Amino acid sequence: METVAPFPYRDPSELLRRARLRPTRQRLALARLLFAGGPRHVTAESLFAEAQTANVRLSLATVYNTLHQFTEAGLLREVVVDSSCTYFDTNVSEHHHFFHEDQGVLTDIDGEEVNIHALPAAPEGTKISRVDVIIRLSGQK
Amino acid sequence: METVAPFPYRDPSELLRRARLRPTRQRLALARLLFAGGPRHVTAESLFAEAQTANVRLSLATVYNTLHQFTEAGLLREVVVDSSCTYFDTNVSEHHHFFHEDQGVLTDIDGEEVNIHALPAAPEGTKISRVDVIIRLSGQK
DNA sequence: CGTTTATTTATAATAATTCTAAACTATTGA
DNA sequence: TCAATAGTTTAGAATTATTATAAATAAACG
Repeated sequence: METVAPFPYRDPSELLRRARLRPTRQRLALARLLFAGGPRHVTAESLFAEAQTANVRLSLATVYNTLHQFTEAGLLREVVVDSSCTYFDTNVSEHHHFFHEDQGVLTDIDGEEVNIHALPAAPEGTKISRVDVIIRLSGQK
Repeated sequence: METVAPFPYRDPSELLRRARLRPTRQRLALARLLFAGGPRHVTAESLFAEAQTANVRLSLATVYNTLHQFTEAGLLREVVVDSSCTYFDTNVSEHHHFFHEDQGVLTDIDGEEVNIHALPAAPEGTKISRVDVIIRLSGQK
């Protein structure tokens, strides 16, 4: 599968073509919502609500399907911070996160701002697929 | 609430007394399973299964209640690595984790083995409640 | 003891997510 | 251009981890 980066912003149909996904009305609309502004974080529910507000008619199941397909295509990345729901990040470049626990909101930390100095070797027979750093915050944003 | 550290191993009833939790049969049995050996990681389901094997009669709801009470008392810490289920770690001292994605297994990384060199300041009005580093691994353990 | 208060439990409820299978739509190539 | 094919969407049911409820039980305390 060809690598596709969602930023800088490209035409949604070009994005979908590169990801080998048919440019359906629903996927085009979601790609626009996700990638037209700056990088952002969504949950299935938040994106679904946003689509409804924007008068995009689609089902919640399609939002789930699309988020997963986009993730597989490298357009999104999943961020695990909270066992009660799944977050997706449109910023797929290497970086880490602040998680505002009181609000359930994620924000990006610049790649250079976290510097892991010493990293242990992966155990025999395994390889590192990713390193996630989550800085959990309490208090107002 | 008095701070209670589960290691080195203490008598379960002492642990519970310090945590201001009544020493019921169920809590004593779970404390024994959790803290009698070395540090470990469990899920509610895994601990429930283990209790059944050990012929401890209790309900799954009690396992959930107890895990949360122990976490509040500082005997356990929750580790968020997988949106499909919640892990609890009996090691409450500062350290980070390997997550073996293929097996769904957590292992500890020694505190000194990860060195975060530069940490960004907490945004205005917030404070850092915790920094989690998860090294995700693929392949056999 | 007996009373109060905390705990346990079976069961129902919840909530996020996935599944199913029928209806629909984009693609392909004659 | 159009029919056939293959991929997509969807409503609704199913699943799964977890939490809530409220009645029964057990610990604490005088």
